[in-house]
Amino acid sequence: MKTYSISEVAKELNLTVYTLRYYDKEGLMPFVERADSGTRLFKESDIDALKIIECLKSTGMPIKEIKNFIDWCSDGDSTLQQRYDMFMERKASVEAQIEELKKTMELIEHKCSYYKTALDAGTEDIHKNDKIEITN
Amino acid sequence: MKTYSISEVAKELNLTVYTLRYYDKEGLMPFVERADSGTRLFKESDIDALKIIECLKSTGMPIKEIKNFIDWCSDGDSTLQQRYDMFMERKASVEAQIEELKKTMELIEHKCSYYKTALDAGTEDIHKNDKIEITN
DNA sequence: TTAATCCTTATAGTTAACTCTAGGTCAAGT
DNA sequence: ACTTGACCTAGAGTTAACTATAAGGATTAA
Repeated sequence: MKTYSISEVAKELNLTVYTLRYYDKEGLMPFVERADSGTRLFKESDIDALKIIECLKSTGMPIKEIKNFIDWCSDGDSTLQQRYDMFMERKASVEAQIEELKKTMELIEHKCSYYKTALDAGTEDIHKNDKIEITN
Repeated sequence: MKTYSISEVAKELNLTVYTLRYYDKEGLMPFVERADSGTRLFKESDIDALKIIECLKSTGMPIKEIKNFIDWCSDGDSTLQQRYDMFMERKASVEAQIEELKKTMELIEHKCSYYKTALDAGTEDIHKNDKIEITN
C-alpha cells in the first residue's frame, strides 16, 4: 500500500511539516503508522482523516475538541451518538457563522458605497448631512 | 451631550472593559475624550465607531490593520482611496469566507447523515462498503 | 467620614496555534 | 566513504488577542 511522507502530505494539504507534527503531538493523528526508523508513513485514508480535521478546524473548532472526536473515533460504535451530536452542533455553528458574515457583508457593502460616493466627490463632507441610519 | 462609561459601553457591545482598554492601548480609539480625572467619556458616535471596529474584526481583520484604518480616518480626505480599497478588499474576503463555509457545510452535512445512518443501525459497519466518494 | 464602587495606568500572565532550533538518525547518490 | 537532504524528538520562542492584578484616584450613599 502506497504511503506518503510528511512533506508530501504537508504540500497536499497546504500545511507545514511543523503543523502536522504539532497536530500529531496534540493527538490528532494516532492512526498514522511509522517505519522502523520512526518516520511517519501516511496512508491515503490518513490524508482523508486530515481533511476532516481541516474541515472541523475551518468551522473554528479548537484542536482540543477535535482531539475528542478523534478519540471517539478510536473508541468505536459506543461513541456514535457523541459524534453525531458533534456534527449537528458544528452544522448549527456554521449556519450561525454564515448568517453573521452575511450581516457583516451588509455593513461592508454600505461602507463601500459610502466611500465610493466620497471618492467621486473628493471629500467625505458629501455625507455630512446624511439622515441618521445605522452608521456610516 | 450624553456620554457613557467604559462599563456601559462594554455591556452594550458585549465586550469586557479589559478588551476596550486594550483596544484603546492599541490605538483603535483615539477619538474617545476624557474627563479631567482621566475617565473615558464615550459619545454615541464613539460607540458607532466601535461597531465598525467590531464589524471589521468579525471579518477576521487583525487589530493592527484596523488601526491603519482608524489612522486613515483621522488623516481625512487624502486617505479616501485607501479606505475604499480596504472595504472592497474586506468585501472580497467575506465573500470568500462565506464560500468556504458553504463548502465546509456540505462535508458537515454529509457527516451528519453518515452518523445518523450509523446510529440507526447501531454500528458504523453499515458504511463498510460504501462506494468511495470524497471521504466519509 | 468612611466604605463601596466606579474609574485609571502599568505591567504581568494566559491561551491557542503554531513556528523554529538543536541535535541526532537514516537512506540515497557520487 | 562521505556528503546531502529528508526524517525524527524535545523543547524553546512567537504572535495575537485578550485577561487579570496591583496600586491608586474620584464619586456617591449612608
